[in-house]
Amino acid sequence: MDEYEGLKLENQLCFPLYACSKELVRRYQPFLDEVELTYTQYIAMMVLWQREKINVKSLGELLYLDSGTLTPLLKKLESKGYVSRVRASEDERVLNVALTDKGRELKQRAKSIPPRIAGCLGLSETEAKTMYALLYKAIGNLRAEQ
Amino acid sequence: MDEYEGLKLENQLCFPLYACSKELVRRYQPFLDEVELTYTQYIAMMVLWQREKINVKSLGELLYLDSGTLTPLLKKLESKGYVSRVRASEDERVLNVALTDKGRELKQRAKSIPPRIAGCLGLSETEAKTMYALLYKAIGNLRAEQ
DNA sequence: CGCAATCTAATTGTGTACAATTCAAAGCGA
DNA sequence: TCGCTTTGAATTGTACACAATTAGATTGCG
Repeated sequence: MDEYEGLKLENQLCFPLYACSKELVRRYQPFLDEVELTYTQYIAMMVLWQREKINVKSLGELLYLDSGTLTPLLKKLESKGYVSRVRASEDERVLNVALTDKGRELKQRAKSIPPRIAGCLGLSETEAKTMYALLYKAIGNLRAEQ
Repeated sequence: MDEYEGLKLENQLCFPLYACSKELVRRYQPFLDEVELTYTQYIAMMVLWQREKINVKSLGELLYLDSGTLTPLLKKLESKGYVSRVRASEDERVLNVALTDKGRELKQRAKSIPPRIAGCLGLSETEAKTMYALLYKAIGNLRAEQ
């Protein structure tokens, strides 16, 4: 147990977290290609499929993404015809993003993705629930202390 | 329980994984700024601190990164003077990356990072171990089925 | 009212990520 | 040995991520 033990890759929790996240996103890609979305575009669409309309700030809070990421991404979704981007008349600083009919249709085609992905992680129901709880606990702590 | 249940953000395991990974990397940044490394550069240096020398292919296998990511990253580490990049004489296709004295010094300054990060996740020893095991199990499964 | 402080997006710049392609070196079979 | 295949990096192109800054709109306070 030397003084550099903490600097070994295998003693880090961050590295497998980072690696697992990337690998899973990579696994999504073939399925997402079918609906011509990237992973980030997909999670943005997921929010809209549930809420129909949201402003950029709220979307960023939900996805933990900032405007530097969302602005170009939403412009791309708009150019594909899946969302509209309209300034709020009550407050011109706010940009509302809303689902279009074409974006709503996409939901139909996307609904087969989650069940097909589910098996890739190879975790039992219990393990998945445990992981889920730990991840949200960690996210809460990471954000709580600023 | 409608047919779109799977498309809700809160029913995904991928999203908290993705979010937690990003948030934790973000938490590293202030500490990594002290040694002027990005997170990806840091994990590459961690490998070198343990192994002194490695070729690009092996490094990519360890970190789950490809040459498109590693080539510019290693050039940057070379320009900072932390590593050398030399073609293997036995096989000119292979590029060996080795730690320089300056890179070795950096290990001293970096060793305080892991303990300072440790608390951010706010998980108990047991929870961290559970998460660690589940993550490596998932990574194994994600890669096993190609 | 007037204007400074605040708020929300957009922009800019740097650094990943990765698929696909390219290119040179090495291995290999007829 | 000559071509063919394979291999390992590098390159190219697209798409995030995020810090820092900018720009415009709104709010609030004196």
